[in-house]
Amino acid sequence: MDISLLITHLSKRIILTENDKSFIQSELNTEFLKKGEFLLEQGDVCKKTSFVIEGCVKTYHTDKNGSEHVVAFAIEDWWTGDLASFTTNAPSDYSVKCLEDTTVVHFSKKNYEALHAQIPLFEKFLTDLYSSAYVNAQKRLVNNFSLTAKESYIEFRKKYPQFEQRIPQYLIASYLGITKEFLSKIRKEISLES
Amino acid sequence: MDISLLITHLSKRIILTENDKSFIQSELNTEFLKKGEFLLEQGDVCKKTSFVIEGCVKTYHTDKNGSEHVVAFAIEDWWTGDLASFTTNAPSDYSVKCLEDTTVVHFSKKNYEALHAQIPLFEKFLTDLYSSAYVNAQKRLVNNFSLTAKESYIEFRKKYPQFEQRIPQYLIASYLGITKEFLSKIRKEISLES
DNA sequence: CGTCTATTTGAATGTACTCAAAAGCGGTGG
DNA sequence: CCACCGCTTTTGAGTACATTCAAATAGACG
Repeated sequence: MDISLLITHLSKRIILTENDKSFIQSELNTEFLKKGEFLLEQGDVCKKTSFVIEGCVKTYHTDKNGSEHVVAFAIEDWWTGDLASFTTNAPSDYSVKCLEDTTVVHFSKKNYEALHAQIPLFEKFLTDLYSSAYVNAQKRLVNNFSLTAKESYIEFRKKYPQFEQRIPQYLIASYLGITKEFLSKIRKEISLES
Repeated sequence: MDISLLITHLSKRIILTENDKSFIQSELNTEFLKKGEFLLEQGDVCKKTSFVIEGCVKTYHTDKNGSEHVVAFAIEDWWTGDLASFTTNAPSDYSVKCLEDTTVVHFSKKNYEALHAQIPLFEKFLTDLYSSAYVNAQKRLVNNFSLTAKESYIEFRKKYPQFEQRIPQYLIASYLGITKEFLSKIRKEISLES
């Protein structure tokens, strides 16, 4: 399997020697999943974080009323999995499901240790992953408080134009925290304006 | 200044020798701030994270309409500051202001390096800080989507009973993402029930 | 073409907000 | 000791944003 996308991704963040690169290639495993399959199911411990080589997944929480709330999408060149569960070994509050046929590279704890032993800077890479995940979550929180649904949607489109085409509307609505019906009305309103 | 609260806090998370403890004592500085003073102002780079020994602070974001949105409180035995800005050196999206006279212990980048050199496990401590900050932010996000204002308030009271007494209601409302008037109505409703 | 899923539409409703005003409350100074 | 001030909380009326439910329409796929 071609993991050059991953190598490129890592190279942008930490310095890798040729030796490092072939080590990574030999150490990591890829997996192919069909649309609808799960990378993680709510209640299970997240045993690995995954880098998406191709395809698209959603991370979502099912609440006590049975409603699903999408908290993240991931496409090519993105990470997925539940970092919280992965590091603490606590059961995950989220499921990760493929929206398309998807190929990922897995990073188990063992992989991380091996990579860390070979490439000391790898620790910093992980810290940065957390850091940006945290920043993102907090920004979404504040946005949620200060923006109307329409504004949130416009921001979302600006920030993630790639998602618009390949992710069904009702899932975008869920990600934004609004109903699919209301998103439909917002879209109509926007289309009438321009 | 007595930083035993900090030592206890750290000891619960990583193993410290007596030597480590006195190193920490000598390395770190405490600061006393009056009610109303700032630990950080939005737009500035966060140069240090701070551990609260005594007192109470709020972290908040001022949006483009000039409205304030509280994202966190911190009292004794809690951390404060903007981790994102601290690690990336980007201007902070948040201000941190004292709600009471407050004493903190500062951790500058230099302090972290020194502590890391003396106590290798310290790196893990920092990663854990991020991790829990991230987990918290994500949980709040999901709660926001699935709970009504009343439910959010009840959860808040259960989770942070200490805050109820010392933090003004209108700030709790801001933290929950609702107006002070509406929180007042919710409280009335709850008091009528029981 | 029929079926299944996704999107749109409309009416009725609910949750939370805005604005304005009143009431409560702690401190300070006369 | 009371009057006044500033700040916080409460109350009420009117409104806006978003939801629910039900039904119609549109798209995708075999």
